[in-house]
Amino acid sequence: MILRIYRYKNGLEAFREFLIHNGMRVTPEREAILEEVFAEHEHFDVEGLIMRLRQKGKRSSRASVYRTLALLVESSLVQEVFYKDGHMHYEHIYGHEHHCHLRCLGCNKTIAILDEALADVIEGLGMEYNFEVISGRLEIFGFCPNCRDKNQ
Amino acid sequence: MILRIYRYKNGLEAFREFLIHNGMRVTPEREAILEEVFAEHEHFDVEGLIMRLRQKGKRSSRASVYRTLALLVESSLVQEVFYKDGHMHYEHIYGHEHHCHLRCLGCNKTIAILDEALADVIEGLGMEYNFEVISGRLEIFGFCPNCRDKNQ
DNA sequence: TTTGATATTGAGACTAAATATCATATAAGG
DNA sequence: CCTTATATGATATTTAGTCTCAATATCAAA
Ligand SMILES: [Mn+2]
Ligand SMILES: [Mn+2]
Ligand SMILES: [Zn+2]
Ligand SMILES: [Zn+2]
Repeated sequence: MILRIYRYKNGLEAFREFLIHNGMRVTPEREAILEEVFAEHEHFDVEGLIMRLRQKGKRSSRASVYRTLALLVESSLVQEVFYKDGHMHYEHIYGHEHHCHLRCLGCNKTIAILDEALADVIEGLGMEYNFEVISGRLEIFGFCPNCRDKNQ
Repeated sequence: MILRIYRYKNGLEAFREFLIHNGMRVTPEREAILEEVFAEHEHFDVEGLIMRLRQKGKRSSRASVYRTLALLVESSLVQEVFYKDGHMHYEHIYGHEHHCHLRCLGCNKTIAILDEALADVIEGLGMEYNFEVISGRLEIFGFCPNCRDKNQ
């Protein structure tokens, strides 16, 4: 079962509601992980998340990080962004606009872009197919100005 | 190094050019894998690809399938679509329009959609950021009409 | 506040996707 | 043809992610 998130003011409240609504318990481990996930505003992976939790002395085992991250994805507070270097990368999305990633196939640089037109397309497709849209992600692959020149 | 694919008539020719241009060899294994990848017009994963190659008596080891698939992704004939059930899923994209996937968070059903407006957004962002666009993918997550009703 | 049913945690075992290794085979240019 | 650098395939290895289960903590109901 999944929470409609747009009623809540912040991620912690939304997550609490999601847990309770689904008969799960609010634990310090889950709250610590959530907090750390929302403290990081860039893409992150599980190893990095675990490191940051350790550094800050927050408790939670590797297993709990994986388990909680799955809940955060299920509740649409977090989304998988891309799979790279043998593991998944994530970002928190609660309260953020749909946005787009431009990735260079040459140098692997990634730019995040907010685009009005993209939001419209997503909304339009949601309407057309009668979907209740929770999140969307667009990835564009190509060559950045630099790599484009090198490649002549 | 990456090939500009739009000059070529078909995937096989484009792949040959990519290989030769990068000092690699055209082998029956690589051609068999390419052929099978382009014979499948739905999303596929590595296990399925290996099975279909075996069934058709085409040679190529598991290792070669992984290695060749990496080359096909590098040459932008194929793209990673999503990571699910513990492994990556792919689709061939050479000669196809940019398209969109609508995925239901309730029942996991995925619909592929061609959308004019999406192509425009991708092209527009390419122009704006001076990117040479090779491919793009949009994934929209939400609830399909069915699951939307069930969720009240 | 205490209790008890039940969900959660954590350490480590386990699984399987993906990669690395390396001896053998083969493409392709001379 | 040869030659040689590249590719293949069998299999060992790595490691992201999951599973297990005893110990612990939550939380609702006494
Ligand atoms: Mn943020
Ligand atoms: Mn096709
Ligand atoms: Zn670049
Ligand atoms: Zn559905």
